[in-house]
Amino acid sequence: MARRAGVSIATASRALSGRRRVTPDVADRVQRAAEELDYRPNTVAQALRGQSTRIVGMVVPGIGDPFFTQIVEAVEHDLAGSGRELLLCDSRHDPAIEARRVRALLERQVDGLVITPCDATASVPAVREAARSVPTVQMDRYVEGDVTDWVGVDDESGVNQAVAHLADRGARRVAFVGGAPAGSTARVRLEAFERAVAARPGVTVAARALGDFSVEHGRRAARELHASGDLPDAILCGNDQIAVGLLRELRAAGVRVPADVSVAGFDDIGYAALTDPPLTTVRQPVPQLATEAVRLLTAPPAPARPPCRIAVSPTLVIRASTSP
Amino acid sequence: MARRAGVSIATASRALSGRRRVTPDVADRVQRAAEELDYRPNTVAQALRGQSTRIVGMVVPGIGDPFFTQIVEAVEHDLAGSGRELLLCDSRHDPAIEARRVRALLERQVDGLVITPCDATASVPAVREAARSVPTVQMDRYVEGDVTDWVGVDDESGVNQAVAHLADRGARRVAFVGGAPAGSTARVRLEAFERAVAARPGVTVAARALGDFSVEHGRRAARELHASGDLPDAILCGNDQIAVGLLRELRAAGVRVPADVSVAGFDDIGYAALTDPPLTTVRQPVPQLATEAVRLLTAPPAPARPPCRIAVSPTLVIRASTSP
DNA sequence: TTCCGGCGGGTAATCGTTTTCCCGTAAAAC
DNA sequence: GTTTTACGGGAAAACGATTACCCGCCGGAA
Repeated sequence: MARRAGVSIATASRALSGRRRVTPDVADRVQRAAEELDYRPNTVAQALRGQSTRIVGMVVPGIGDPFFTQIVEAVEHDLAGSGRELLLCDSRHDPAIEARRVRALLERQVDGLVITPCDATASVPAVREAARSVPTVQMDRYVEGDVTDWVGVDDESGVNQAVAHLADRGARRVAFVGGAPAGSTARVRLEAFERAVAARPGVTVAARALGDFSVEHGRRAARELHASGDLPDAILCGNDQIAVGLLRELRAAGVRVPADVSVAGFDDIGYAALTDPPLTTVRQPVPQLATEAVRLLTAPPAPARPPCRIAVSPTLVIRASTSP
Repeated sequence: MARRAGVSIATASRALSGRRRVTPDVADRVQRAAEELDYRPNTVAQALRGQSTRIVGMVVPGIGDPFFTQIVEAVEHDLAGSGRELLLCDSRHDPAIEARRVRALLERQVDGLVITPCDATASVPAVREAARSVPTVQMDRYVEGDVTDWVGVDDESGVNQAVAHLADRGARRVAFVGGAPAGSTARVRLEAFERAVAARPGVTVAARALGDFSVEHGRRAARELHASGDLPDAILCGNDQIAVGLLRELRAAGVRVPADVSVAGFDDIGYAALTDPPLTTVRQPVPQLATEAVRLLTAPPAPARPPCRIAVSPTLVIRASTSP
């Protein structure tokens, strides 16, 4: 290509990148030659030379989970705006797989890593290793210790809003159906729930059912709750997947929502508005979370800056699954 | 690292890769040195030298669509099994964005490309360009002309099964709510619907509502159908998203499913089993599709082999949204 | 006329691997 | 005892870009 333009390789590079002035004549010739030959710079070579791949790695516990899907979508979109691409990995809720995927991404020299660690303790080594070599931000969940920046939602606030709402609507006995506290969000939401209930005289914890953040867990919990013959006034779910499964099974059992029991979820996945009745839930501002994460990835000027935690406030979306 | 092991760089490389024999002694020393220094081969350099990045690009119209999510998940999983990673892009249903993303992936020297082209005609240039430089397979949708391999479901068969089922259950007047025929699946499913109905004496097309593959389109169609005051016996939807929206709106309008009208979908996204009533739908064998796609990506031995089309058969999953 | 500065262009080093080619040695063949 | 053969190891070229460094030319100033 440079030869075709009749200049040296160096000059061609400069003409295209514009990182040094060239005569208009040369610029023109190079431009034309590039177009004629349909020249495309080899980004691999650029990466090797420039020590920057413009690729960001991302590891989530499950691509299939609608909440993570939303996050992936938002991050991908923000990244595309700055000419970067997303290398996506699924850890399948397994810290061992997660560690392998992180390692693979690091070997690929990603410029940054966004990770939702599946386990608050077992994921520590992987996250730490990542943080040692590239800008890393944890999203949604985080591991123990101040290892990296984190961006997520203020779970305490979200759960509080939900519990307050349920109590306002007259609920006295409230159950919690959430995730097993291996992941940080599961634990934090459970603790926030306990505190929120304890802070309200007259409100008590009717039951706790801890499993994974899945539809299936919601269904199981609903069956158990129903079988116990002693339904609570309201049920707060650890996320919407659980709530969706729970609603489904309650309806199948003939339980009326919200007349017999109110149900609230967490996340506000797209489907929450489509359940029957539509689900009251705590909405995570996903686009904002993604934007913050991408910003943190790009902007760590002070290398030894202490890790920061950005907790944006969620908002309660009141629909028909909680009694008026 | 080689110096630490007391051998040349070449020997170290050979010892680690095992692509040529080395003495056990040397192998040992290199191994140890690598571990002590925590050596990680730089995959960028490997890619530059070996002309293979072990990265596969993927472009889908919308990451958020549950069906594409399933596909992405399955492809990612299959890829991970062979040490490759997935560079994921969202074209946002826009051929212009799609073209840019494809170009970006090609510049990154991806080893292969999986694409669900958003438009059967407008996406042609992008797909063709991709096919010129890397193994490319179209998934689900395809563009006009025999440009690349394709793997997807046998839409004709799926629609036929659905129509046959509806007719068997007594439906005479059947409506179709699908996607606008810019994408190939939308068109093919519509045509298959027309043929299937025409092939059955006594069965007629009650209405056609074409829009996009979204929940919102389903809702709109339901409102229109209901407003017309003349509901068909059954409604076949172009995909499950549409069906989900439609079901929701029908219920809101007090229409009973399947007593007043039967509804069937296409894809069998996870949520189809959770609607009320659970949705009868045509199931796409997503894992199988993904596996085929990855196989095609890897195994094109004859370079000038004519493009192949792999249409796997879907199966009808009968749930409660169609009358018994 | 001479010197100097600036500017535009070229040469070559560099990024970190893999692989080709060559060389020396030791074992095998005669 | 000599010649081949095989094999393990090293030097260096390549992959395709960016960039540090150098050099020649031209204009202006002394």
